[in-house]
Amino acid sequence: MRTDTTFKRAFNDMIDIIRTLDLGEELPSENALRAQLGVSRTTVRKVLAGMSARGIIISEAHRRIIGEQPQQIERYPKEETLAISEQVETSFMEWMLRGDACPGTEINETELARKFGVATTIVREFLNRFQKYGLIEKRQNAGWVFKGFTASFALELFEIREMFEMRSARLFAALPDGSPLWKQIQSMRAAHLELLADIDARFQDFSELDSRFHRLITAVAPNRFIESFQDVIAMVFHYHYQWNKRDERARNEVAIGEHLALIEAIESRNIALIDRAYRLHLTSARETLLHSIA
Amino acid sequence: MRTDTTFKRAFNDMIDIIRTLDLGEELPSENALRAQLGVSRTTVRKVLAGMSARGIIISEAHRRIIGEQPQQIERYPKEETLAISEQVETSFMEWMLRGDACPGTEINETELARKFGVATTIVREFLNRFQKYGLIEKRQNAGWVFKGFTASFALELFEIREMFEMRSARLFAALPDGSPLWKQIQSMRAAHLELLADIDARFQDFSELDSRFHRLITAVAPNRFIESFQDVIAMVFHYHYQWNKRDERARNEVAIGEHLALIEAIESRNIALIDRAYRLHLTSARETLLHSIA
DNA sequence: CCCCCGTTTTTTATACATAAGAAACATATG
DNA sequence: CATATGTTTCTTATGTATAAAAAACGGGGG
Repeated sequence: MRTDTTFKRAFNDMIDIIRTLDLGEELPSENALRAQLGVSRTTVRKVLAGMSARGIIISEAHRRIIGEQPQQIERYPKEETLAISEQVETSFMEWMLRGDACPGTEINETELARKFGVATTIVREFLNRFQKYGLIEKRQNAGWVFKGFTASFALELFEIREMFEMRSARLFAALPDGSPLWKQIQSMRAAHLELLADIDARFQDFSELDSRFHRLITAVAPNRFIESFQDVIAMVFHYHYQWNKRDERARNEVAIGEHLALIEAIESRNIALIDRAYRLHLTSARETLLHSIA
Repeated sequence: MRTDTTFKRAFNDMIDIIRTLDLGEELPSENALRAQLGVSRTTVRKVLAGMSARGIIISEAHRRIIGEQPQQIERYPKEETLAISEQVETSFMEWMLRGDACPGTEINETELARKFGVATTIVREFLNRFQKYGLIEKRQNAGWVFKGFTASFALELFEIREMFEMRSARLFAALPDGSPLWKQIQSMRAAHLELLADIDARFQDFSELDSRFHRLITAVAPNRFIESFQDVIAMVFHYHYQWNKRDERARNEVAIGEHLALIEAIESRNIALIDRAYRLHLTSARETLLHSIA
């Protein structure tokens, strides 16, 4: 009943590992592979068995060598490497953002399960986890209500975001010179400049960089509640902008500029400057989001 | 498979409703009862049937009258009126706070299900919901880790709490004179004074009043994320203090005093005063919590 | 037409089942 | 004896089943 997505993902990853090895070379131990692939040894063995069956690996007594490079062999398609629970997340987001749902819509576990082609248990579990994003609400002994990806959602989100990020940025400025975070800020600036230089081709990479940037600022004084809130932000941006490509390139270019200004402000350690730069950035991010909702 | 806790709770509640009626009096319509009991008509009918079977209600064609007062009849015991998911919550909290779990303990769904005598599904669902409290963390394809009810948990909690509550209190002070919230603040003061007058007997009622007070402050400018965070606070105080009765009376008495000072500060609309009173209250609450953790 | 009640249909809460995956244990090999 | 592999056991992810509860439907009576 459980799907073998873990295996398939590991299989695909293993192909990449093998590509770095030469023909006839001996493979690392099962345990080493386990660590590299981030799965259990049970799964590693299954992958090895699969590769042996295809002649990619030749298993002799107590050693395994590369038999042939996995050129032709197809990787498992991406979809098959996603756990059902992850697929449900995507399906749900699509359902939500495609506009099938307006504020107040009742969410029916059974119906969603049917629509997505999965078991109700999974939908239920997903909804329970998804609740923390503040977009749905449960009613006792009845289904859920979709509260809508509305302007007030965006405003409430940004109100919290401002509190949290201002707090972190200020703490950042107060960091001692020796802190390793200063180095990280510098490489963050480098990453931004790099992306900016190649913005036409890589503008879609910004979303991930954005998340990393804000997480770095927050890392100055870890707080599990703030970190958890960043998941909310990441979710919103990740999915929302997947369905709103309008002006994506320009929008990201502007944001990169704002980030760079912020980095400079933080490095200056001037609280007033930091506040100004942050407010500017958050205001513009908020306006962009609001604009795309309306 | 599903338990009939909804029915039993409704049955108990119905007893209270009947107590307010006279012998021979006609009962409200099913629909009216449905609204009063907060359940579906299906459940109302089940309750009515149960009462008829016991002679409490006499059902004639198209009307039902009280046959006898439900004196002797036993209410269903409290435990049987709690949904399994609610029981699991209690069991888990007990497991956690009794000290069976130290920071880093691995949580095993199967084992918990066995220990609590429920299905794994339920435990899983509970853990997924419980995750938002920041006390547990999931690891891919493996169980959960209990992060511990530690000092850093308390500190992180209070850091957020301070941000959120200061924000609300300030907004409160800026409220126009006509706002109905001013009235509510006044009755809140009255409730505090009442409790204070009878503190020896009713000190345990403070926990609920505390939660109501802080939610009222927050209500000034609703924000779903702040409201959701108050669930975290409520959980912490509700359960933690259930296992830490030390100085409960004195502690609550102090807190009431601080609340009253806060109310006064808010009514004065003097930001500096409000800040001072709030910081005082939160500091003392934090110290109390930290003290009881150590 | 609106509310009331009887009936039927749908959905949720909970239990249970099982393949995939993780972890623990055992054995072998250098 | 330490590390690698083979084997067994336990746990998680996901599907299915079903009683309880909710919701929808339908016919009367005021």
